Amino acid sequence: MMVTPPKPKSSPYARVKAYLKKQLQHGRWPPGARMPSEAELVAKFGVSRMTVNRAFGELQNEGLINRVQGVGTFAAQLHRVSSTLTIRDLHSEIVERGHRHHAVVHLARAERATAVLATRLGLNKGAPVFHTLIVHHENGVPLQCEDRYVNPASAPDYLQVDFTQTTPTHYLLEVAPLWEAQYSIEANAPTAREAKLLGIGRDDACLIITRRTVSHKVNDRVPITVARLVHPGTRYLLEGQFKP
Amino acid sequence: MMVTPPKPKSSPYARVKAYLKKQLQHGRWPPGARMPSEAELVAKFGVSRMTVNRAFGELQNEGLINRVQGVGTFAAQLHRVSSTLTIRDLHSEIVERGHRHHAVVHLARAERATAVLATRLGLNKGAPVFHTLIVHHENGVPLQCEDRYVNPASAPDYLQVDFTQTTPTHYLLEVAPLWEAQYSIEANAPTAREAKLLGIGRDDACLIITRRTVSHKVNDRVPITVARLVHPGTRYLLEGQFKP
DNA sequence: AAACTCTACTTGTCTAGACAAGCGCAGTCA
DNA sequence: TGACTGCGCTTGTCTAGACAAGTAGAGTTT
Repeated sequence: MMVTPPKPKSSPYARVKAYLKKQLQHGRWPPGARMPSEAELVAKFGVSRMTVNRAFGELQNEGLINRVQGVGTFAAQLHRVSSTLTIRDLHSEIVERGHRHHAVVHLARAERATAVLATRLGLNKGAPVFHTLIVHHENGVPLQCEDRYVNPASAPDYLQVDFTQTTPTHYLLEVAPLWEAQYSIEANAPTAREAKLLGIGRDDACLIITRRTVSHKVNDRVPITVARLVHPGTRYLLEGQFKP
Repeated sequence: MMVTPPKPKSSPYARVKAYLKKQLQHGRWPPGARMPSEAELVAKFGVSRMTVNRAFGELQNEGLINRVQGVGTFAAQLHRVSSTLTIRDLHSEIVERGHRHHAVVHLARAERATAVLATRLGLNKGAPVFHTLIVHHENGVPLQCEDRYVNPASAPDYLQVDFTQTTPTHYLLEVAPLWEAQYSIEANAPTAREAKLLGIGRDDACLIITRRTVSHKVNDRVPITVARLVHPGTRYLLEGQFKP
């Protein structure tokens, strides 16, 4: 009986792509240098042009090369360190670490929007907004203070939800299809209230993520929510990796 | 005389892709729902299957859909907020804001690697490493304290560089082709020395990025550098956006 | 010298057809 | 009942050829 070959015999376009990637890694074409044309690789690998084109296309998507119609293909500069930063639902993050998550709801009510908030949520000043203030714990230790305002138009039943069972992030993703998000990350001291809720000092550094998400309705963007997520600096870390 | 049409009459694959994206935005196929098969779209748009396949392929790359061979195409969940976080050369960042950048070199010498550092740089304990400590200013205000260790094998002439003229980031990208990077972002208090260099208090929150970059040589990965970048929390902000 | 044209080469895209691979289901057989 | 088989649908990939569009350079004309 035969053992199934470990390498599933990669497809031609994958072979061409792997070849190019390897040569790039080894510096055969330094940044800016001209790379072989599609025709040359067609001859070299004995495949059709479409196949080579696909390999090049994917490398371009990955930012490894630049292509100019009528001129040629060039090795990219790689002069940036970028990576996909994923902000996930805290509940699943904690559970995946094999830890216990529980949430304490300190506030859940309707309020009237201030001028600044109204702008951010696409509402008029004084319009009703939902406001929740929830502290999330990992194994009993406060990990995140979530101060959130929600556009009632996007989630009318928001205040009826039991947030000790479902996180706002999770609920909102269910009821309002997410289409766009902006965030900013900063380090700062917590407010007096946040310090108290998180059980830390007024001077302890916090990693603060401000996030705003937007949905799409028929011909318009509808802001869903604005959230301020405060994490004790000593208990939270954002990690990432960049690999071309 | 005719004005060139503002819309360059998008290509067929782009039209199919735009159609699918728009329908997804408007919630025609809620997350998890089955989308039309390639054959159906071929009939609907009167294009070849390769064309539809390309449109689907790009949408899959963008994470908007999931495809399963033998089964079909499904709208993705969009249950994550992710974005490309780009860490750039501080000098160009400041100059692009129209501001003045200058650097003060507080330290630039060879040292012997400690055990921890040696591991991170792929060296033996006690091997020589280059160490620089530079404070970057924007319009005269300290913005970043850059504490950096460099693998001499990757940049032998590192200590000869005039870092008041070139940033280490920029120089290293020139001499060592970057291939991979890891980073972590945290909020924390500065060390006593950092607080002094940045002109802030010992208790002021700082955004700290720890970065490690790796290059590729013939058949091996070669660590280039490990850097600790400390920013006063009140003067620095990481921003990003997610859009499918 | 400057402006123009022509040509060779490059990438961008599309087509029609083909085969492979994976899955679900209906039907069949033990 | 339970295991197997084959059919039909789906996506994954490749091919050979075609035309379009953009660029650089050589050669020509003014």
